[in-house]
Amino acid sequence: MDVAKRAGVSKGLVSFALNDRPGVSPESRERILTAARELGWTPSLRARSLSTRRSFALGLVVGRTPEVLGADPFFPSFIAGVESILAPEGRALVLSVVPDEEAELRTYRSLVADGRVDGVFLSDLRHNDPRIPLLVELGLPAVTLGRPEGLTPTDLNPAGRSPFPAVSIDDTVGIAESVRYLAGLGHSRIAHVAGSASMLHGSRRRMAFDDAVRAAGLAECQTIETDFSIGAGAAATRRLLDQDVPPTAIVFANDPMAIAGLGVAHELGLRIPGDLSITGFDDINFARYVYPPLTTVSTTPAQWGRAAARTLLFLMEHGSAEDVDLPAARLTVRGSAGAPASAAIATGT
Amino acid sequence: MDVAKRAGVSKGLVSFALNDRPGVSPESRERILTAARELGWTPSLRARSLSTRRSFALGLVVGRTPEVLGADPFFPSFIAGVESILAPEGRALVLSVVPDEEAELRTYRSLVADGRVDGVFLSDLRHNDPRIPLLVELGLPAVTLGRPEGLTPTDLNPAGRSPFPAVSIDDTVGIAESVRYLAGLGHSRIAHVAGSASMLHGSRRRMAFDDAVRAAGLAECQTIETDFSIGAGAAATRRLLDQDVPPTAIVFANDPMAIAGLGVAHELGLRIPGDLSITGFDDINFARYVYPPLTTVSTTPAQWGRAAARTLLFLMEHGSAEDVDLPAARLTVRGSAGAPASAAIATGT
DNA sequence: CTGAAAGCGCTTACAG
DNA sequence: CTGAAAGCGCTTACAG
Repeated sequence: MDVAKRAGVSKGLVSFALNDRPGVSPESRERILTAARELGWTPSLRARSLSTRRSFALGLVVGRTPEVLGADPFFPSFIAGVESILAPEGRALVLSVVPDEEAELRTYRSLVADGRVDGVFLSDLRHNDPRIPLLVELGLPAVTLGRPEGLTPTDLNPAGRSPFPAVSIDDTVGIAESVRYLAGLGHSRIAHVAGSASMLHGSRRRMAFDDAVRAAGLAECQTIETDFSIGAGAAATRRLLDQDVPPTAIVFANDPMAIAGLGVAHELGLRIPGDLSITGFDDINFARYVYPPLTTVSTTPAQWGRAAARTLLFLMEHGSAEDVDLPAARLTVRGSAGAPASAAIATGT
Repeated sequence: MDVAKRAGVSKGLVSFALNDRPGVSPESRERILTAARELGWTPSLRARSLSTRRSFALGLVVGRTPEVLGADPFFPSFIAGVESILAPEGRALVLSVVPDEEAELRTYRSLVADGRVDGVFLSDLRHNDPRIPLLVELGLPAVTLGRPEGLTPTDLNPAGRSPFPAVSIDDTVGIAESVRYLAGLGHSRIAHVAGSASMLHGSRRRMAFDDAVRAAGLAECQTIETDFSIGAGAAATRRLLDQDVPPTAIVFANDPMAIAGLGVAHELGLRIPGDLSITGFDDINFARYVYPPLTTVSTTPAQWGRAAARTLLFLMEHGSAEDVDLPAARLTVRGSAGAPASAAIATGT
């Protein structure tokens, strides 16, 4: 290590100086940093990794099929947000895409066995999510997107409390706003095309929908469960509209399904929003460019990514981190929802 | 290393056995592998990295803004394909998302300085792409998606030949088919909404369009250049349709822009395909669910990812690799293109 | 075919 | 506040 020689100190000192450890005189530190800069020297990440048992990288394991993944801009935006925080910190992101739960759990194990990452982001939380006990067992720090639910209580954790900090965006407000907005326009037969009930945000949005329907004083409204895929959204829309008394409005649990719903409605010759109102969730890029532009709930995945990255870095540095709650996702009104034609008649306009 | 003791050999022998190096008797090898399995021992990736100066990871640096990235399912699918090859090989994927070229080049440098990756995938090739000389300078193996063009010849490389293997999908065939198909339907005013001319696939698709127009014996056809974003696709469509003699068909250089074009056309009250035919490129998931379903060119990003990963692994193992040409992307006919209303009149039907 | 030893390039007690 | 040394856990010539 020429830096040590040039600065006239020992190797150990250089290491201390670079790691901001106490016990280095300001003058020495200055000399060392200058020498390093002049020599263009940067410590070997591999050697640091071996001696510190850290990888200086964070992991994201995405358990989705390529089809669902490709249709949903959540991850690209989320990742861009994560990167904007990690890059300046010299942390890398290790990404895995796995097709099923078995591969998913195997991936976490090998990521740890190989010391590839120092922590992970947990997205798409499920009920009684098996990843949580696994990560506890593996001793891998994590941050969850949203708060886990339904964890099986154990001896060590009798309350079934999440061992990890959560970074959350309340998505129930947006669903409630959607229903309230539609009810306010005069809709009484509002259906919900929900996401997978096994996923927390799927079932949570569904509950929010049911609550909002009750709060609006509407009769029971239909819900169809899907796997969040575009195709499932199209199929669900067809089923809903193919009834004797179809809904006049549909609240979709994500934008890709809502856009597919728009397509089905057009195909059936329905006018939007006159014959059918549609709302989505996420406000993906496409939302404002379809016709009519999609009324949807705007989420901020890049902001979520930034907050999650900050929280995970904080957790790893300090051993614990507070939950963070981002501003709730709110309804963005565009053209795909409006007063039902029947209401217009009823009010005599 | 208990494995050595258990197998009754030296540490070095264990290493030889695990790395398939000659000089280990079959019996010893067997004993060693058995001992390792029984002990659940797996070599430390960090230690291997330090001594072999390899990271056993591959990198992908995506130079796109979150907006463009989020609207384009190419990368998720491509990455899923890459992962399906890397995971079984014990290789990780390090992903970076950067907003501009400066950050992009900086990222490659730090990836190499930190020894994070052993090789990289080069996507979204540009004319005289600055990443190519940079990677040569850094000595980082790479595979390019498509063949680079316009490389500045240097003393070492007078022919301006790419130093890296290319994995390509011919996208000119699909554009040519689109034009031929539209011309065959009776269209004579076909416009092209092209991607960025600074990107190879942007300008290549445009040239293919021009060639096909000439081959069809059509008069000069309009082209508008965009940055591939949805918003730019919408704006270009508006400009095209807002002319005294608008085109009767538009060939879009990607699906997101085509879908935005569909939205604009609907908004203007045009019937698709009667008043306007539209074709896209990529066959993203949305394509078959919009209305009318999009006639587009089907590419196979996951397959591309698999081929690129295989080629890059081969390159790193053997020092060189052949270019690979995947089957050309072909036109998939759906409902968004048809005979122009004027042609129907002209032929008396 | 085998074993003892150096080396990868850091970090970190430990003694001074 | 400083310096010499061991250790992280592998790989790899090198001598036998």
